[in-house]
Amino acid sequence: MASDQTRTAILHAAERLYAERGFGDVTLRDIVAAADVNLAAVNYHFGSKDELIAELFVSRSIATNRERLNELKLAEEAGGGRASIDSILRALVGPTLRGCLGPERERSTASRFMIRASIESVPPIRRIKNREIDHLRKFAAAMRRSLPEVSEVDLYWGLHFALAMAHQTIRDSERLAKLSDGMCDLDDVGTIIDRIVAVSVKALTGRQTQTKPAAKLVTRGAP
Amino acid sequence: MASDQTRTAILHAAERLYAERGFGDVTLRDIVAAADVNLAAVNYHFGSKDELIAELFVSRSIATNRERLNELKLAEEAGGGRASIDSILRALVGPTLRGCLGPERERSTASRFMIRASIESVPPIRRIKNREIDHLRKFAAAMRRSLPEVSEVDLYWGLHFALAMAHQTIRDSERLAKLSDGMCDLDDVGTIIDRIVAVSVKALTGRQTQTKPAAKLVTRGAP
DNA sequence: TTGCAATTCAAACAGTTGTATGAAACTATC
DNA sequence: GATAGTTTCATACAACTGTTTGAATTGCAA
Repeated sequence: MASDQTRTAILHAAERLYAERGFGDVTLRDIVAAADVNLAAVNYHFGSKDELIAELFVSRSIATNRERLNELKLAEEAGGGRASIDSILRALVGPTLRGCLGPERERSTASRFMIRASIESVPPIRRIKNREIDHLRKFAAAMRRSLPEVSEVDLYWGLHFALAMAHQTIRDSERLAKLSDGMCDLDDVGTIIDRIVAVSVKALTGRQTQTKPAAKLVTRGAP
Repeated sequence: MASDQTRTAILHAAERLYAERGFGDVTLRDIVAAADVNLAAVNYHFGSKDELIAELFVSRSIATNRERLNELKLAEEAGGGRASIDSILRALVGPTLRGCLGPERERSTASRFMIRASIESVPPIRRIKNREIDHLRKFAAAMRRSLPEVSEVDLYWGLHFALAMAHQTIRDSERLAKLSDGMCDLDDVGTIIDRIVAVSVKALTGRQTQTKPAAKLVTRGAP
């Protein structure tokens, strides 16, 4: 195993280049040049280009999923096993949005990479996303406990719509900014999350949420 | 001009192959083989591969946009210059959804192509989509007329969310079907449109204040 | 040191890609 | 039927792709 200097150098360089230029325009030769390692190192350490991309995406998305589940757990504990629909949806879309949006210049390479992964759809990433269903089922289950009076079909549609709004906001933030002539503030992630959660709750319950959780547990950029 | 047999044969074959296998896996050689024309014909008739893709996408999306604007016009005429928000949103998302969803086996090549174009994001198509903003502005304007009491920011977010739900439903219908174990009927386009419109209307006309308490159905910006 | 495995390296490999070329075949006009 | 313009064709091009190879180098244990 020695030092995985080479390995991590490749990972870092690849993440940065993919974030900057997208998957279509970056070749292995670009990556190894940026990482200052030999061309064969990629296949030696990762097996193939696709496995490199997969590793980048997997490691980031399990981090997000962990955050999601952690928030969900906290919400369910706080509600005595039955979290509020508000907090469930917040746990669902919050981590992703906080991880990808926010002031342009503050965005990490990782977040820019994840935005790319949302926009361009490349086979290895698509394969991983398809396995995300089991993860979503946990949220569907929590929602069912939270809103037993809502039909399952409506629940799934609500979940789907919440993800849709979050996802599209990440993917197409630029268009919204242009369309609104800058009026829609895409740097204010907290408010965006509030909006998406509010709309989703309305969609699910037919009425507005009374409770807006006072203080947030997690914020981007630790204290 | 002779007969544009060759031209249209290329267009048809390309649309079909892209619809079936996606943009990443189809080469010019695949296309000309399917169209039974010479390799050089693509560059002769279209200039380049990207221009071929662009032409396919443009012709389909101006058709959709025309439908949208037509529905919008009808709605505004019916409302005496001020269409209901319901009908505006329906004009926005209806044509796209009807064009892309519905029973699998009934889907035309064109609709499958447009689904691909939603999922995979390839440069020539992205460029065209970026020019779609002017088209959306017409809907934003209609919405403003329809809901003068709603702030512009909220209007843009509502428009954005409506598109988000429509778009994601097209893109990820398979995941929703799997997640809901088939309970969400993605063949019933009419109901899907109803759902999306209903949620969007609720998002737009419900109370908009998340931070301020107790304002009745009131304007959130200056009157 | 010796031996052995892990790692790095330059170079080549084996395809594939979109595009360009120049001659041939066609079409319509005079 | 000759001519000019359009369209087709086989072929070559030039570049780029991810991957493999086998030899060098390194690091570490005995």
